[in-house]
Amino acid sequence: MQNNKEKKCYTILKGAGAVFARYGFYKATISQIAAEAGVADGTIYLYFKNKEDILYQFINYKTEFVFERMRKSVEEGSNAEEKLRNLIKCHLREFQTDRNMAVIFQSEVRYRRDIESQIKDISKMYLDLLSDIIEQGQIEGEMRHDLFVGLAKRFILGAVEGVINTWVAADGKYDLAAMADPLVDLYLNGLKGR
Amino acid sequence: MQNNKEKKCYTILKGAGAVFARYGFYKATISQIAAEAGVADGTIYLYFKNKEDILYQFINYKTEFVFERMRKSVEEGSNAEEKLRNLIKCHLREFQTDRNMAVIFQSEVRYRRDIESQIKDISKMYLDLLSDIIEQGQIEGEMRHDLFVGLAKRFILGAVEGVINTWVAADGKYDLAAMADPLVDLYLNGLKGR
DNA sequence: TTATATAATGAACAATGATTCATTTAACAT
DNA sequence: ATGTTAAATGAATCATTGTTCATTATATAA
Repeated sequence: MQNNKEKKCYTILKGAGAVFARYGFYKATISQIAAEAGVADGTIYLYFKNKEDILYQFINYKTEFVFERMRKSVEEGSNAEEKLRNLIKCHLREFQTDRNMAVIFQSEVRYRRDIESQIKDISKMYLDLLSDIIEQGQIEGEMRHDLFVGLAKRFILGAVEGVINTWVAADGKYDLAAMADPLVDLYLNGLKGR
Repeated sequence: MQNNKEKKCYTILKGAGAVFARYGFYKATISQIAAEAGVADGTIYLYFKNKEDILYQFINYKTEFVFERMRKSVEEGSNAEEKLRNLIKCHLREFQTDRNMAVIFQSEVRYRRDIESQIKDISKMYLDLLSDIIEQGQIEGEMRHDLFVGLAKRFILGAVEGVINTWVAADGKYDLAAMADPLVDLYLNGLKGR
């Protein structure tokens, strides 16, 4: 029964993901989500408090799932550079695999400023991972000590997100994950190289 | 008369900017905008076709204004590195000066995928500037020749936007423009330095 | 001052879509 | 079979808001 309930929740979330990604949260209607999920409008309210709740649950579910993978991939690197590379690779791979999620994370999460308390903040978790990586890189002597770490973190995250946005805007036509290595190269060596 | 009409347009746009930035396009109401601008609800429709039109005009107006400044600041640099530095400085300065614009550009423009044909696309213009700068940098021998230019551009733009987002989220508490130099340093030399 | 044109008002209208709930259907135990 | 509980339905409700337009105010000209 519990299992059954979870299954239906998931079905609705999946439908909502498709509809939110296609139309955006505000233009998406409950009827569209219900149709996409193959249930009646009213059924949605047996599983979710309201429209916003659907979005929050979607975000929380995906955040938990994806962040766990990111965490693991970082863990598998043996030095800072490898950890950074693994993180970026994982990030791009996961977003490429689930384009609806990518669209929703890139637009809705940024858009809503009020929800900070209600959803798991993937950016914050991500930035914390980066802090550790940079710090380790400095200890290992592979990254500069004169870095403004707070800025360097945003710089890294901002750039990946920019790359993802472009991919999303291009309708996912090319291989996003293939951007990981050249991107990490830019992070490490910059435009000048060495 | 024409002048008068433009003035009122501007008043309304300014009010709309404040309201859109505070509540986001969808939650903002015409009544709020009218109140903020000090006019009646109906008056808005003497100057704008509809709610969306207000947003478009706002974006177009600001894009034109800000992009012209960016273009000029790039022009003033005598080599690629200086041009890049000027561009980033100008970008951060302008967005810091007009926080409502910053909020709207960072969230609304990203959010709406349908408007591409109706608004001037500042990202595209920006990326074109970057193309020229990088190309020049390569010719001058100051930037690597093995760059994937398409990626390098997104990388730069993504990172600035990430930095602006953080500043916006932090309620503009610190000096955004001061980030320009360390950011450009990261672009050029990366995390490893030289 | 009076007439005319222009601009502004804000209450009323209409459409939309989230949410509710009386009713129906399905599942299951006795 | 039959009664009981749980789940699902979707038409009706209700609140919200973008938009309109008959009316009022203001500016201008004669």
